Amino acid sequence: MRYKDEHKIEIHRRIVESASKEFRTHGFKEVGIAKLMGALDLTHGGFYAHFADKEDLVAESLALALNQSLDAMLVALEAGGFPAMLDSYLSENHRDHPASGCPLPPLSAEVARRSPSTRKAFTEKLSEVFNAIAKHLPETTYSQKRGKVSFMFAAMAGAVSLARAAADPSLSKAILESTHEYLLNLVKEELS
Amino acid sequence: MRYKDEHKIEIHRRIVESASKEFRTHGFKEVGIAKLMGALDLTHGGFYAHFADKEDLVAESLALALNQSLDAMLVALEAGGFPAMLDSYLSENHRDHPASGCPLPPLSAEVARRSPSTRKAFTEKLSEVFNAIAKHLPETTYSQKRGKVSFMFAAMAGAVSLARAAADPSLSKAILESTHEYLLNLVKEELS
DNA sequence: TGTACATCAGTGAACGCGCGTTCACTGATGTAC
DNA sequence: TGTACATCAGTGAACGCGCGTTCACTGATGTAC
Repeated sequence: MRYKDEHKIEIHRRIVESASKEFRTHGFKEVGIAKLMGALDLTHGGFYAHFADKEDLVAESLALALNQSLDAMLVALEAGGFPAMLDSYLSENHRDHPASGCPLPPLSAEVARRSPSTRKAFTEKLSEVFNAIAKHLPETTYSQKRGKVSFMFAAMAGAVSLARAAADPSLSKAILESTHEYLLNLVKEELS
Repeated sequence: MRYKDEHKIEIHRRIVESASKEFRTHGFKEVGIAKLMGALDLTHGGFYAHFADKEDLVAESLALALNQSLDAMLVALEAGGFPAMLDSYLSENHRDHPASGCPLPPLSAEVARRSPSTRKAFTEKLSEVFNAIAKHLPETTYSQKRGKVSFMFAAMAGAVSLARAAADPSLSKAILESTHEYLLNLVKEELS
């Protein structure tokens, strides 16, 4: 064998990690394979030793981003419950750093237009994320928990997406803050 | 004069109308000028008699889409108040027909990455939409109305975007339904 | 009513560019002796 | 320890393609006479 197995796995991992950040920042279409490989000091041809095609990378990058985002949310949840998670997700810091943020605000619209296999992989991972967060809710039934989580994610992802689009800083901040306020009320009600 | 003024205005209008639908369905990057003009039985070169560049068309198409979407919401509001508006916005019909729907779910993430002038035009129009809907709310202060509208739009746009991305029909429907339920409670509370 | 003319919306070839993907190859590395 | 060899991750030229934009032109139309 030429290289250790670890070597190929490590390069593969670095491509996915870099792509995941670039996709979240610029969208799938705007990020080319040559640029992506170049950033890792590799050439574009080598890409196909690691992935069947670009769609393959898109699916893996989405899964990584969802995993990273879930980890960040669980850390916040365990440190300070839902208020801490909302603080973090609906922060100006999250709005201003899409590369390390949740993939839902920048990419969910594009996911809707991609291949069935990518959408399927995305959907399964999203469902896992919903379940993991749902576990921390006080509602009694699984269905209630899932319903509340679905709503919270829709509102959080929508707020960050709109806040990024808004050119007026005060409008952008107002969208984050009002979403924060309403969702905070929602999670506080249940604790009383 | 070769043609009546009306003629040019009418062609311009048809380009924007067609582009607005195509952009909402496929995104800005995926829709090319040649295809767009071809659909109207025109050739790509003529595009530049109507617009300075593609960005110009993007900005006009967004404004049209926001106006159309606002009109639809106001019609629903006047017919059946907020419950009717939520029914319409969070329907499977809206999810399945982006071309004639609100531009926020499919395009807000892309708007965030476009030129400052496009973002500025978008933001001003969005603010008008917020104000127009805010007028129908029972809250007492302008600030309260704007806050609530911001939250509702974040949740509605996020829900439709996630519902479109989800490949699993039951998850997709659940996202729309739970968002509908929570927002309905929100607007009903205020009426009592 | 009929004709000559000026206008300019629309045409289509051409431009440079970046894209995803293929493929014959190369050469750094781990292994065998 | 030193050398020959096999492997295959990575290279880079080439492919066909679609993109946004430019520009010399054309020809249908409204206007002037």
